[in-house]
Amino acid sequence: MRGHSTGNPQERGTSRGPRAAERIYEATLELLAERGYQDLTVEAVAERAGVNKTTIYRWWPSKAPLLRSALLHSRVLDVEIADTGSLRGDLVALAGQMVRMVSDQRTSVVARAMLSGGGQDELAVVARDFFADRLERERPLFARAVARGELAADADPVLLIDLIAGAVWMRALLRQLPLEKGFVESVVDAVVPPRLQESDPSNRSS
Amino acid sequence: MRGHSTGNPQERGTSRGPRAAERIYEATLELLAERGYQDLTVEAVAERAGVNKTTIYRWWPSKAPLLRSALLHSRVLDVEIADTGSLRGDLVALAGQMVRMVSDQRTSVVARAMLSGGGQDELAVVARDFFADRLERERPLFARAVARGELAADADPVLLIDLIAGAVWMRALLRQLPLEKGFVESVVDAVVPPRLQESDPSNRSS
Amino acid sequence: MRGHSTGNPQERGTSRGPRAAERIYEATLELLAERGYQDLTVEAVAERAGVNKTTIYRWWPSKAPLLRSALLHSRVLDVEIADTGSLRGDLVALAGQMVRMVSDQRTSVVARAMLSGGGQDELAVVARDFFADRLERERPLFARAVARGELAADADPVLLIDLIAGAVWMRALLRQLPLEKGFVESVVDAVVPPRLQESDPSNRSS
Amino acid sequence: MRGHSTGNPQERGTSRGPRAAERIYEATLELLAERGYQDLTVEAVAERAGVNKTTIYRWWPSKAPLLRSALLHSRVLDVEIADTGSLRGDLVALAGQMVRMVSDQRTSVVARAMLSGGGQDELAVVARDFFADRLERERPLFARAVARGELAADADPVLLIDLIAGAVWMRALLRQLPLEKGFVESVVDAVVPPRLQESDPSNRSS
DNA sequence: TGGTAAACGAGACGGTACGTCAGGTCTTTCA
DNA sequence: TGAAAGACCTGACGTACCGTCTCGTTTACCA
Repeated sequence: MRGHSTGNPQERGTSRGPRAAERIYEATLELLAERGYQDLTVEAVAERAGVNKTTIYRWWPSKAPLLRSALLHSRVLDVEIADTGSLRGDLVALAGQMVRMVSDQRTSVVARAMLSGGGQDELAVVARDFFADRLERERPLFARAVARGELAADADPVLLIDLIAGAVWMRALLRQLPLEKGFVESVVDAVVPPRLQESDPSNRSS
Repeated sequence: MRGHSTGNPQERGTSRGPRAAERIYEATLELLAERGYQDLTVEAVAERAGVNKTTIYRWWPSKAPLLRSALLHSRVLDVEIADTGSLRGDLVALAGQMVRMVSDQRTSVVARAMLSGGGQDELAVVARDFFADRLERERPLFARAVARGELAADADPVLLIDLIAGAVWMRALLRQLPLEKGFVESVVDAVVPPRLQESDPSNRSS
Repeated sequence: MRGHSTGNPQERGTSRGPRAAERIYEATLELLAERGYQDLTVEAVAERAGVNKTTIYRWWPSKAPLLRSALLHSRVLDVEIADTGSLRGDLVALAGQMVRMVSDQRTSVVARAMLSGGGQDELAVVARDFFADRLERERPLFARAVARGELAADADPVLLIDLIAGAVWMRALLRQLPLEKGFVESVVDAVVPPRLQESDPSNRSS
Repeated sequence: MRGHSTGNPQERGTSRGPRAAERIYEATLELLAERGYQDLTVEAVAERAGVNKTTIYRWWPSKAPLLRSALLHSRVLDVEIADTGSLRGDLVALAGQMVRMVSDQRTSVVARAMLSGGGQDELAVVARDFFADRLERERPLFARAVARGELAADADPVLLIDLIAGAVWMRALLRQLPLEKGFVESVVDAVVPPRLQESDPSNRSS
């Protein structure tokens, strides 16, 4: 009766990481926040986690995968898609979340980190997966909008998302301008013109 | 007096750079193209330029300013704004240029480099200045559009640019997706809806 | 047969070593031959023997005792003392054996290994025991010589052995010179001058 | 008139070693004495010398050459050949020196070190050179003995030295026996029989 | 024949040192 | 005398073995 256990795959010796994984993840994210990705070193993570350097190298080949694991494990990148009842409302909520991501100290560091290497090194995988995952969670939003008649059935959700997200990232991280109040609404309105939203109010009840 | 000669501001005996500046710039850009920004090292630049490391450090405090100089000196980032006679045409041309920048081997490396550090380190200055400079060159485009009545006088050009550029960068560098044919037009049409452009020609005269 | 007596001590159920002892010894000696003592690692021995590292550490505290066991188990260091009928002949045979030991690939590595640490570390025990054991086997040779009148009764056999062996080791391992033909005879003649051997044949019968 | 200097080749920027060479040599020999060759680490040398590890690696590829330099620079291995007026006296003095070398704490460590690796690794060069150099310094001793008629002109000095030195090293380092009083004389007498020394006293005056 | 104790395999771990690379600084040389 | 060269310190890299430990799994004796 040893091995049947409860069914939780994590439970037995799945050995999916070092024993001190938790502490290592914490240390990684702390140091990322303190120093940025470039100055994040495996050595420092090991020391802060109270773990030997070799232990980290045993499980992750370099700092990018390590950070990737830490990010996946923590939930800082988790996305929540609100359902406000209207396309505009959903998009404003979405854009607001993006703004928060590039503004909040804890997540902006991660966002900047994902830019590091510009999609070239291993961290790029994190970025790509993150955006892909996000996209999947966002699709229902558009499906709802189509169902409500707020959006043409052949509209390209990815394009809309990229326009919105791109504008946010562009301004905050590349132009390095503050994101003023009203910015979110401007962006959404530019992409989904208000007149389209209002043209058929009856759709909302359907 | 070494530089003798004409009126090129670089050439004056103002000691604005090391004697081997040219070779250093070349080496810098070559290595950037070969290795990317992260793996661009002052050490390697010095060696390829046939110059001692200290010579570089005397003139530039770190690799970011060095790259900045190299980029300014070369003309890879120069922008040309076309005048096609219509807002849509101008924007398509503009977006096409952006696509080329993130696609072409020589410039995409630079684009990725500008993302490095996510606007945190010294290279951010390059990015910020680049986008600011670009913006100034692009403003006349919008002025013309306003004059032609294709755009409301209070429209925000920065927003339009950010939407377009953001979408391009987003897709190419963060999502790491290929930019298909027609993408440029889709982007522009999403931001400046065709129906607005065509639906009411009389607007132009107003 | 060295161990005289009946039951091979190894064979009793006294659990004097791991089950895979044989393979471990082989691996040890192979690796010693390939890499020398310094670069002989427990890790490599374990791998080649197809045994877990801990199995080795369970039985031997470190690599020196391991090597010691391996050497004792193999017979590479076994000595055979010839009886040629004359002191000179016996010594020449003896010296020849020493020369072979420091020359032959398989044993010279062992000889070098015994020098490692210069009598300081645990391997020194091997060396000391080896030479002590050798000496005991050599003593009869001198007893015979004394009986034959070739050697004064109070002559010091250890000194003679050390002179001969020392010269061989000195030249081969420290001076790193080749041992030419005739070297053995020169050494023996220097220690047991021929004139003493031949000048008074009547001594033999006395 | 800066550079012409006195003619000492060491004096100018011959750059034959790091600036802190002196301290590095000291640290090396100290640590050798404290820990033995095996446990001598470049890391520790660097730390004790107050020098960075890389500085050492810049000048010496590994610890063996480093130790070699340190030994050459210090004079611990210097040999002095006495002239006592007789072959026996000279050899006794010589053997005494050897005994001192393998006995004295400061030099015995070096002697043991030279055995390390058994003439296989780079330290072997130290040993070989040391013995070769010694030999050259010892040759006059034999020349004098030949001139005095104490030694046949065709006698092999190397053999005599190897017999004496070998016996000393053998007993002290391999057999690990104490060198009792009288040992030196026994060794010399065994190699250069007293009767030969005394047979023709008149030679001495010639 | 079935229980049990020794031996074993698997593999993670903290640790020391390795030898290397690059970042910057400081000192010396030289034109 | 100021630019260049070169030596230097610092910090981190990623790797190899070390010797230890825990935890299940054989193996083999023997009861």
